[in-house]
Amino acid sequence: MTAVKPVRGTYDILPEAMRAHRHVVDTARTVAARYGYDEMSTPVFEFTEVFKRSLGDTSDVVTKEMYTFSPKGGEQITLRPEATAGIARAFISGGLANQLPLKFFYTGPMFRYERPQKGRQRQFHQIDVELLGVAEPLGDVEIVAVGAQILRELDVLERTTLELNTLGDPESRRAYRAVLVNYFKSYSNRLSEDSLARLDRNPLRILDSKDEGDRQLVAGAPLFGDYLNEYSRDYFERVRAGLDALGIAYEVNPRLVRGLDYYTHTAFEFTTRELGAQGAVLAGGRYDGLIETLGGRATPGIGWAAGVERLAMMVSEKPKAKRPIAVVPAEAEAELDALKLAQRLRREGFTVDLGFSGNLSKRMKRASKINAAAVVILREDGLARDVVTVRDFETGEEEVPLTAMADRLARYQ
RNA sequence: GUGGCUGUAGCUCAGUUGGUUAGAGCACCAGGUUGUGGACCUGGGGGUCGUGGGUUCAAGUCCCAUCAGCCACCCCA
Repeated sequence: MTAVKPVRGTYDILPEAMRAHRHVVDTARTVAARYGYDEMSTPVFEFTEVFKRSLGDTSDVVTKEMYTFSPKGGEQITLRPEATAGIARAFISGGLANQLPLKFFYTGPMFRYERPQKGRQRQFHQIDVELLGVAEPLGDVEIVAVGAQILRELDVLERTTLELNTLGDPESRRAYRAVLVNYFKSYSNRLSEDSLARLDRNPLRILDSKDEGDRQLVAGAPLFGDYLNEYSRDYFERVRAGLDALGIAYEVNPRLVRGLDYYTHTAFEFTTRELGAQGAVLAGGRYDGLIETLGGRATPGIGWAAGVERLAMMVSEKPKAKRPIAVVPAEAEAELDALKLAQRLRREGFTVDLGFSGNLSKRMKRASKINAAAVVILREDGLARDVVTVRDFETGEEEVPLTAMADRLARYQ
């Protein structure tokens, strides 16, 4: 029996869920296109090295969440845990550096070996937007604006909060990191076990700890703002000015940090309280060092990723399937004529349901059950007489000439 | 990976202090009546009670293990 169920953390997307899923992705793709972002795609797996180098050897994703394997005992391959690394790799291997700036929209499945929860699967789907080759704050502003607009059109924006922070440039970050590590080391006996581990890997994360003892220490910790150099400080101001100009509301959250190594300057996150602990719905930031880390020519970049499942859960208006027009032969002798009529309507662009069996009563029941907008009933002599009966389930029925049928049905399209 | 809660038909749930062939509603199928659907009537299929052990004369009901989901931590989309 164990073989006949999905692998832990995976699930089947049946038609109803798939409509919600597609609604999210289609909306995102459409909005992104209005900003000039074109869809692209990369393989679902890459050499493990691509993720190790871009995400960082010590990141949680790399150390414990990757699906890594060696097909036929050969090279090490990893199912992508996120999209940016692959896009950056494609940018380098495709020699795209002379086409900057580049704007990409992306969507597809991602894989992380985590303990499943609602809104957190081992195979899940993301939408991504990336802007490469722009080092100006206006790039950051546009990226955030695309995300906000997608959330707005999905009608979930007002149920999220945009949190914003700066991680500074590498120089500022190094300086702050050193000070921070020093500070926490002097209190290492009071630090929680989790944070003790973070001290080596990603000390900035301690700022976001939920442990009560940690929070007390964090309250007295040095502030990143005091260690930002002038360039970084000014950069952040200009990003904020751009968001203000667009009327995009945000809260500066000095404790907002990113788990992946490649981020610099702007970091942001649209969060919600509707999804429990999985509150991050759309998050990203600037990654100016990534391309270089992967072996390409230094190229600035910024982007975000959003969880399709999480967004789909937040969308309250579940998209409905299109109501078909049912074609029903009134008697067995009309079956082939019904077949031809259905074919004709489909060629004209109508969504048509044609049953495979049953008498008139049974077919009508079915038409009603599948929520048909109308039924076209065809008698044996219908085609010969050039008439069909169109029955609207709400208003009744009427007999119309064959030539007028399409016009009559147009209202249901 | 840690801690906790849960697990009975497709779905939502009942199942008394362990005791004869495990139930309901909805859904599904068939028939009837509407005689071209929706309502209604009748009947039917479907569960090795997550799985595997154990205790017992007897377990859905007790014990252990395991799997899965959910919640929190962790992490993140």
